[in-house]
Amino acid sequence: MPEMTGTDTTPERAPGGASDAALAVSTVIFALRPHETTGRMTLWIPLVRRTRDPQKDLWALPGGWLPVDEELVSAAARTLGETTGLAPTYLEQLYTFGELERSPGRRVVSVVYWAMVQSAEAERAAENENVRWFVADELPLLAFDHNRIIDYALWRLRTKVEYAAIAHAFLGATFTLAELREVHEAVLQRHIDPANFRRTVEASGTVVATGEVVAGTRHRPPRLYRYDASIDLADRGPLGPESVPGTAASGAAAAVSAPSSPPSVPHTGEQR
Amino acid sequence: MPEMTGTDTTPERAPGGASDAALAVSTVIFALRPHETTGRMTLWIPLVRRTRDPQKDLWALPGGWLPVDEELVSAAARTLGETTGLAPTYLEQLYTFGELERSPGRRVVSVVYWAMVQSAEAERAAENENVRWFVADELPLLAFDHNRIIDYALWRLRTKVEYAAIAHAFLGATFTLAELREVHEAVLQRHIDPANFRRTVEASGTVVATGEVVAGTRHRPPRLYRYDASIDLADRGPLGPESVPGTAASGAAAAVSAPSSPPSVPHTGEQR
DNA sequence: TCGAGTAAAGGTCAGAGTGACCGTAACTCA
DNA sequence: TGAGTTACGGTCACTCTGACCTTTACTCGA
Repeated sequence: MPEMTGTDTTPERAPGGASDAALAVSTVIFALRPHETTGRMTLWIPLVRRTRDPQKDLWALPGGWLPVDEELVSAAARTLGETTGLAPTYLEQLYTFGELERSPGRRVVSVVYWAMVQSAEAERAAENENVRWFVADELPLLAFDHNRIIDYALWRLRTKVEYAAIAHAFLGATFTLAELREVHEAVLQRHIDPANFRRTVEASGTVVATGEVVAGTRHRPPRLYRYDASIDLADRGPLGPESVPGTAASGAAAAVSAPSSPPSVPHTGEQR
Repeated sequence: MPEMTGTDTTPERAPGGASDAALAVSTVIFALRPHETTGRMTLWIPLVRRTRDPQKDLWALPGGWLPVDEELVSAAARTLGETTGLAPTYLEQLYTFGELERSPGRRVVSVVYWAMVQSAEAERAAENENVRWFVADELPLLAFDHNRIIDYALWRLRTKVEYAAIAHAFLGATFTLAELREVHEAVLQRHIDPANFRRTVEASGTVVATGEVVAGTRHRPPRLYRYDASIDLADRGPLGPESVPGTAASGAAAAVSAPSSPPSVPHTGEQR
């Protein structure tokens, strides 16, 4: 039997009994929608209702047990599709949670991913008895340690938006700088000066003008931009983004992340 | 049986058969030592020789199967101690690797940690038939996907050293700024201006002068500094560092990381 | 004993980057 | 046709950083 180490410090045989930890995959899915009361753009997260014990009836992250023959990232993307009916425009591993007491009863280790889906698509996202969207900053008490997991995912999204070009994952193929700025403002929850935003985005070279403009805006027509995939993207280091096998569903080309190889340059931006 | 999700998209019962993925924990351990030929300070990594198939006789990361009743971070720290005889001064989860084909035969999912041990201690680290230290940038072909894992760990160490105060983990409780700078230079593999380094480090407030100096240096005696744990450290976001249960072995207080809770502020430095 | 050598410690200066802010452009609507 | 609105382009002051210089405080050899 294969093991992942070499010395005698490892047990003679590989695990396989019912006494082993169970492996689950969950995903924190982000979308932008207007807040129900304030009307301002806000981060929303879809959660699923637990239909069985433990923690029955509590809301939880979409996910499931990892099938032996499925890639981790595929399991995350599949879950995402089953929950929202959407394909992710960004998908990245977040962290693996494995505390002994995080689930009553059996030991469960969860590999958690976080994802972004397009706002336009999220509008028509499925919502039913067992699936509901929540404002990310106004969550009820969730099952297991899922509140903490979402806190961490939120922190990661907010810090990453500041140094990596990922905000466009909430938008379509083309967008105005005002739309891109609105994404930043919604995620970071603060006002951003339009002129300064334009300057830094253009200097970063992560977007290119399409030459088209948006008409009928009751003010000067804004230019449309497109994300430049050739630049940037060198952000996760040696583990570069990769598409999810057999999971292309709805819109835009998914920039899903899974390990690849080239040892690349550290993040751009500021990587503090 | 407990599951980590809620809808009917999950299988009825939890996994437990021999057909499930096996869960392993491995650790990339870093220490600083002079390079064997150039004499310059370099990153070294201890590896263990595989004594069984598959990949028998290839060098691999220290690690082992995850015991059901052991925390992930504890398993990493234990492995580290068994391999080097040292206690880590820094330990953080790196990534979870779970590709279908990464290990011939059984499906193996590895939760990988990375660690730093003190250079002084690393000098007297155990080395025998089955444990050997290698220069991090001059590795042979390793077992499984361990070359790629180490590439990623190296990238993480190098980018993180630039924005987080972690370099001191290679040093003792007190150190001169020249020693701290030497760590940065060794990790980043480039010259750093002493005066500018002093300025930025002092401005960051992450170190405090002890008032003592080092005598007998054939030049102006350098001051000794101590790492200021109260400042900074707000770096992993809601998941803060935490000590490893039952693993305090040799020297300095381990700033080992494991999930905790307070949603804190993004990294300092530049978080690009 | 004293000058040479060395690295510590403290400073200056120029260029890059950024937030605050202003002015003009280009559209719609009343 | 003018008022309203946002797009777009630019300036200014402040901060940060790399390059570089000067002085300090020790050891060592002549």
